[in-house]
Amino acid sequence: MIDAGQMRRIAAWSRALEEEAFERARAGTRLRDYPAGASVFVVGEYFEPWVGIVDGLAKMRSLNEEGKDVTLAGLHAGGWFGEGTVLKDEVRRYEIVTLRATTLALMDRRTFMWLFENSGAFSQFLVMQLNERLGQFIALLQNDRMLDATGRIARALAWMMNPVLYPDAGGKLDLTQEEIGLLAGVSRQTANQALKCLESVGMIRMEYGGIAILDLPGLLAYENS
DNA sequence: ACATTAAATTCGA
DNA sequence: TCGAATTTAATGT
Repeated sequence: MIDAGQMRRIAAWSRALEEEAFERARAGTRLRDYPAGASVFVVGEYFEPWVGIVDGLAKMRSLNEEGKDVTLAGLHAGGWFGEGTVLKDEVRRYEIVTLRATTLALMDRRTFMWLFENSGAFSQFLVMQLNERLGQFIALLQNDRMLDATGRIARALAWMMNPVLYPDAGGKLDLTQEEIGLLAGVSRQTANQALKCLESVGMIRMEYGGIAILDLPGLLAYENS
């Protein structure tokens, strides 16, 4: 069972909830561990709960018309996702794969729906979050065809720093270059070169086991060099 | 793929 | 518990 302090730590949105809503949210959420490379759910599967990342790293991906992999978003600690599918009580249209050992928080659909219907603070949060992700997906559709490796990495990093989706992220992302490669669909070597390129224009700083983000708007707007 | 460097862990006092 | 020695992980080319 998750205690109140832990709940507030893993779910930034829970801090704004009314007393009863917070209690329900806490009681209806449980933790589950996944090893690296695990599939949390696949396309077409009915996976009931709403999910948050407590710790670790995962990616959301789907297949395009030709059956090729498209990474829709990188997901790290503090992020919650899948609300669209849970709201509509549908089957998943994308899949989630862990990139390293990861702990997820799973909230029952019953609890989620209760919060949606009874908590003003929660519905307000949902609107913000849905809108923010919609904006990301539109950006993805608009430029996916022409971004090179550096551009895709810039975008992956910028998205994982989104202040609405990840309110607790500082100015740093704890990702190895290998993990960044997995997120952007490039080799570690290519990721290394791309990061150097972004560092040379002052948008990031490379650190051991992580990346400091120096210019978020710049990363978002990054086009091919 | 290999060499280098940073960090984590173990070990001996 | 401290610091040196060893092992493991990440990075650079």
